Amino acid sequence: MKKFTKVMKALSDPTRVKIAKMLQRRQMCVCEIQQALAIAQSTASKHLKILEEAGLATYEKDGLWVNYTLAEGSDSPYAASMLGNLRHWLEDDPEVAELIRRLPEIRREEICRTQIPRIRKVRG
Amino acid sequence: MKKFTKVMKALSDPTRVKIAKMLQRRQMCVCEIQQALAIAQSTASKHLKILEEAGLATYEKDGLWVNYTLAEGSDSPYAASMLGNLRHWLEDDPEVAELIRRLPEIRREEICRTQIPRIRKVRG
DNA sequence: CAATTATATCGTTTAATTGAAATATAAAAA
DNA sequence: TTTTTATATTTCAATTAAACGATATAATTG
Repeated sequence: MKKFTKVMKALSDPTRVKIAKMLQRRQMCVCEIQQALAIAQSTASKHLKILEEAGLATYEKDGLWVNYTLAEGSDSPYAASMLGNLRHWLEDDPEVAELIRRLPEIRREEICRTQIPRIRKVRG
Repeated sequence: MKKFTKVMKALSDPTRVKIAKMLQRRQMCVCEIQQALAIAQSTASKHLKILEEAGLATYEKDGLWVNYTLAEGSDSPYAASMLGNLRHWLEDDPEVAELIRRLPEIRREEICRTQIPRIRKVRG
C-alpha cells in the first residue's frame, strides 16, 4: 500500500510530472532541471529525491554532476506501470509541450561553469 | 495536467485507496464505508467527494441513502486507466484483504435505522 | 591544501491536507 | 407538519507538503 501511495503522491505534483516528462526525452542534471523549470536548486533537488524514492527515477554521478534518468525497469511495479502510461499521457498538455520544445536550449555546458575543461584536458 | 494530478492525489491517500478497493466489490452507502473503516461520517463523505471529483467514483441517491460506485467508463481517461490497474493491484495488501474479507458483515440494514419499513410497507 | 562548484540537506514560512465535532440539508416517517 | 435520519458542509486543530535561502557535502581545479 505504502509503495503504491508513494508513487501516486510523487505524481500528484505538477512540477514532478513535468520533470518526469522531460526525463522521458533525455537524462538531465539538477541544474538543467532547475533552469528548465525556473525553480530554486534546492527545490529541484528535493523533487528529484521524491521521484527517486518512489522508484520513478534514478541517478548516476558524473563528476560534480548528478544525472537523473527515468527508472524504467524499476523495482516498483506501480512506478514502472505509471512511467509506461506517462509515455503517451500529457503529450498534448500545453505546459509540457512548451517545456519539451525548449529542451534543446537547456544545455548544462551553458549553465554550469566547470567540467568543461574535461574536454580540452587533452592539453593543459 | 490538473485532471491527471487530481487522480494521482485522490489515490495518494490510503483511506481512499481502501474505499476504491471496496467499491470494486460492490456499491456502498456512506454509512457502510464509515463502518467498514471505523472513521467519522464527515470523513467518509469527504473522501468520497474527492474520489468523485477525480472521476473515480459516482453516486446514485436512493431515498436517504447515497450509493457510491466506481466510475467505470469515466470521462477521465486517467481515472479509467487507474481503476483498471487497481482491479488487480493491491489484492494481496493485508489491510485491503482484511477489509474485503469483512465486507459481507457490513450491511446497511444493520447500521442504519430507517428505510427498513420499505420492505414491510406491503402492510402498514 | 585552498578555492570552486554542483548537489544535498537544514531551517523557516506559507499553503494544503487530514480528521472529527458541529451544524445544515433533504428525504422519509409519524 | 414535526421528527427522524443519512449525508453534506462548515469549522477548527494537527499534520504534512512546497518553496526558498542558507549551509553542508563531495568532487574538481589550481
